[in-house]
Amino acid sequence: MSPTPPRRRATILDVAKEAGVAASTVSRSFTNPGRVNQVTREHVLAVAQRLGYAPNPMARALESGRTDTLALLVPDITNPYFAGVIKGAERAAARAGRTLVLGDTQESVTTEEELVRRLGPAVDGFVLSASRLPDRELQRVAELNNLVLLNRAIPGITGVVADFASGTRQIVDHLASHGHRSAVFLAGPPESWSGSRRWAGLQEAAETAGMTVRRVGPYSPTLEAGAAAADAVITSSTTAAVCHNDMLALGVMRRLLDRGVRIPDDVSIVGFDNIFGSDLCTPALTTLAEHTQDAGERAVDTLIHLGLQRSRTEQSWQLPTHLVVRASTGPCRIR
Amino acid sequence: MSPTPPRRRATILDVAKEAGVAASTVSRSFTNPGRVNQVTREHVLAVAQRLGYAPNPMARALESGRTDTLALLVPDITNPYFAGVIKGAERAAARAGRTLVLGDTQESVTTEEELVRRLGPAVDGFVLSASRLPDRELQRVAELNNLVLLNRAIPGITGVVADFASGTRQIVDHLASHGHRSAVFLAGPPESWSGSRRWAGLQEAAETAGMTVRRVGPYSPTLEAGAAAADAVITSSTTAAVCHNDMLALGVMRRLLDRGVRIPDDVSIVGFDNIFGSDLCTPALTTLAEHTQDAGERAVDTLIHLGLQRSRTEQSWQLPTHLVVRASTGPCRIR
DNA sequence: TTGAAAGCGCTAACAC
DNA sequence: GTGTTAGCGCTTTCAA
Repeated sequence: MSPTPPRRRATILDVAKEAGVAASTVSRSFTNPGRVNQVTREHVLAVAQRLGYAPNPMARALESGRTDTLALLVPDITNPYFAGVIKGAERAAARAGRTLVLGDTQESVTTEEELVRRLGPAVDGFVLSASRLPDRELQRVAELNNLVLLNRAIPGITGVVADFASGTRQIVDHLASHGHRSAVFLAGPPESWSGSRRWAGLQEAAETAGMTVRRVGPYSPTLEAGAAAADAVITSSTTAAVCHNDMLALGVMRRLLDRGVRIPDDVSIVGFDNIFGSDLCTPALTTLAEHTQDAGERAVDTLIHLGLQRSRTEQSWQLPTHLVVRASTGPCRIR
Repeated sequence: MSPTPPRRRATILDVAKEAGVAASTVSRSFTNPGRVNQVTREHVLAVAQRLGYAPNPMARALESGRTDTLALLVPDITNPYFAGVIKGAERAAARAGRTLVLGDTQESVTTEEELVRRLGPAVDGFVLSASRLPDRELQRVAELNNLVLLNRAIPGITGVVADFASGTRQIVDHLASHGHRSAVFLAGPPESWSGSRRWAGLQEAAETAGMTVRRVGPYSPTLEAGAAAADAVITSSTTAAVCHNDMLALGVMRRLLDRGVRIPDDVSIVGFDNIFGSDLCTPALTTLAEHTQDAGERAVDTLIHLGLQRSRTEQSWQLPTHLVVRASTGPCRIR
């Protein structure tokens, strides 16, 4: 058997001819039901149905400039952290009758630029989650597109961010309450806005609590990078490590365990993100949770709103965070 | 501050006027570098760059029918199983200079249909992974689009499937070697092609090995559904449970442990997919791994190939599977 | 209420 | 090597 290539799709003209009306009438039947005779409309729709006709979104967009499609770009779609963001964004998009396309920038600035450039004319706007693009570049993107940033704050650009100030305070309070006097921060990629907020918050909270924090790294936010980071923890002779994210934390824990370090007896571990798997591991990971679904929803809602109004006002949001305390943190026992 | 709405994008005419050439020359500079003077081309490209011009894919597609964009649809983008598929598909798409958009069908037939309908004219083809659509519907989709199926076999439609016959044999052999005489299969959604292949393979392999297998369910392929499934395992008084997928298996293990059942001492657990997290949990999960990255790559490569040839020949692929033996399976101790 | 015609941004003949 | 022209499928004035 040899399948044939896709056959030609029915166009508006096919329907018009078949229905014995003009193309514009077919068009109106779909987009402007009020402005066409009820009977005509039903006939047209029936013919369209029979011919399997659906308006070509590309052609429609060419004229109207609108595609009813939104793009959500994430640095690494395989990182479970983004699962919540995606789910939330999808829900909001569906509710508003928009199609959501997802793009994976693969932690690469060039891939992100490329995707924005290629998708730009084909979508009504972007949600850029944890964008790696420099501020300047984002400004340019915002000039050409509707744009909402997730966990990134740039003056003049709408954003939805997690409250890391409060979150890091929760972490520090938690550790301090267990008697820890110092901690290391295992840093992630330097371009990460979240990472810089986390480190800033940690420093400030630590000062308030009378704890000392030191930063090492940067490390890639992956399981694999955990080994190197874990070894740094061991040499640091600290009693607590706060990791850039859960992926790194999971990798750190595995390595520490392999090397005979007990968690949390010898060292407490904290992560960020509360990803799938963070409560599956042993010991279960203490981690700062964001409301990722809410964030995704809020971002898409805001984006749609942006597209609807002509003069845009910047309206940014901060979402709460909360510390999920599990078994990877405990009382300080000076080593 | 109030950001202005996106300003008008530069068109090919803007570039043409600014560069003092015709639109077609600009077009050729981008798509047909050989057929334009080197100097002219460089000048045009420079002007385009300065104006921030990029060809509008919608307009281009309207003419040529090609968008250089491919769509990959998965039932649940948050299921870590699909991470590998996505990565592989992305790699292949990038290599071929195509843009890949991802769609999440949310395990819903209507969402899947809707996405196919809306994205259809905007992409050069689809990879449908673990599609929930009935055969008939897929036939229709294949008439209108280039289409490659992942883990679904339909005569006349190109597909890439995992070798579940071999995989289930490996599972059964593994269990039998540990002295297990019977097992339950905790089934997933009835529409799941993979699920039906797994069950069929299990039955056949069990017969050969002289084991008995029983099927219970269906269960939703989620962590949450694990509780109900686990309880079924307990009443079944069997020594081994093979779960529809790892998500379900993880949920089952958690519940079993909660109820004081020891794994693998009292009951051995096997999953499918080898997802992220399956080696993080305690005990680590024995599971059948597919080569998901290869599958994603192969699917996209095949899809691109489909688009290039006029008369399509069906060329389907079967990819190997291998059992990853971890701590959740062990010797049978009759309860 | 409907039709005719222009045009969205681009590419592909076809000329020159 | 480069310009001119005619659409791709659709929406949207403008007339009728």
